[in-house]
Amino acid sequence: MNTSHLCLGILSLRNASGYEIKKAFEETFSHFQATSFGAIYPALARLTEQGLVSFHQEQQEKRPAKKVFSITEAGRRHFLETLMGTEPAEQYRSDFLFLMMFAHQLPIGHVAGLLEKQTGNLVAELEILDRIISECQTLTPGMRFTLEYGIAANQALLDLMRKRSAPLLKEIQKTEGPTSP
Amino acid sequence: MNTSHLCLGILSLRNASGYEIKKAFEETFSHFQATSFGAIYPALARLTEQGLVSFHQEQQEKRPAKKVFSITEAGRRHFLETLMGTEPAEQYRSDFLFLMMFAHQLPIGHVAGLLEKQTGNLVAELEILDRIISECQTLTPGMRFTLEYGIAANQALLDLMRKRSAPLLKEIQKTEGPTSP
DNA sequence: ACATACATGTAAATAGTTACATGATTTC
DNA sequence: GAAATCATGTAACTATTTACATGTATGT
Repeated sequence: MNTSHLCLGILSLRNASGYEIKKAFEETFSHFQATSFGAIYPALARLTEQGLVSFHQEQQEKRPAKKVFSITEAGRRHFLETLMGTEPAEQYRSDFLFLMMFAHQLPIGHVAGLLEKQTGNLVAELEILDRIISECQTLTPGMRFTLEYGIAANQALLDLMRKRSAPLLKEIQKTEGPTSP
Repeated sequence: MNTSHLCLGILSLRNASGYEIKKAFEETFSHFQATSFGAIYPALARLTEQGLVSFHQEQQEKRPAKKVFSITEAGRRHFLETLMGTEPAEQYRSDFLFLMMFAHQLPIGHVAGLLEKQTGNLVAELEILDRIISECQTLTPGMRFTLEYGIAANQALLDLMRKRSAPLLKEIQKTEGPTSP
């Protein structure tokens, strides 16, 4: 899945400008996909060249003109083929866990700070997901599922953080032994 | 966190060749970080230039010679500064959830297949993590924590998949309405 | 006065993946 | 006889991030 596919995905649901596509990824897609303006605008230009999307200019009062993109029939076919050929994979990269691997090399107070910050991040993420799922009535089944999925993971991790943070700090102190202050 | 930092991290724990660093990322680090030979070898060359690591050749019988790298004092200082300046962030990208967003555009049988495959992926990942945590007695507290973290997330997601897969398929069928076969 | 939202776009820099090249040894 | 493990490295390609450039309008 690259930025072109992400754009086609949004456009298969509704017409949108590049700016609105970016917003969609900050709002409803942010917990499992991300992209940036620097990737979206060139992608839309390429898709237009390839005839997979088209656009019309929309003048606005007191706002810059918009390019509103629509997916073409060819684009819809291409997107469906992409979906059919895509494996259900996931990738997870965590600087937090990398830091924890080296916790014994860090000042214990710093590790405590990291654990608190990570707990806060999980709380914040959960609040966002809970808000979306309760505020939006018109969610498609698929959309609701992605939110439940995010909530399940974040809730389990938050529970773990609350249960294991203090014991981890104690274990690290023991490992460091009597040389620690 | 880039490949150079990942290499320094391994070398802060023990001496290793490029090949052994790659293996470490396939084994104990695979659930939260990844990298490739094409990134590791150039990174080790740069780190050597910068004086953050050094190496000696080790001849082996019936095997190609190894370059065994060690972290220098400067490297250790640099790595500690990097750790201290790194925020506890996480990033998650999921093609699986992206596919679920468009489940209503796909044949229902295909969606069922995707749900099964994803469930299988979670089971496989859990088995790997369980095996490591039970087989290795000499785990550092930090390492054990990263494994518990991975297990917690994967177990929660597996539970959700088992509870919600069938209802999701039913909801999608309803959404598609009487036009579906 | 400053930040944020709206709106499009480019360019440089960074980084990483994938495939290739080479070659011995061991396992199936 | 094929595939996997050990072992290092390069090069082409792909992609993305970040910062910049430009400008209006609204909110604080």
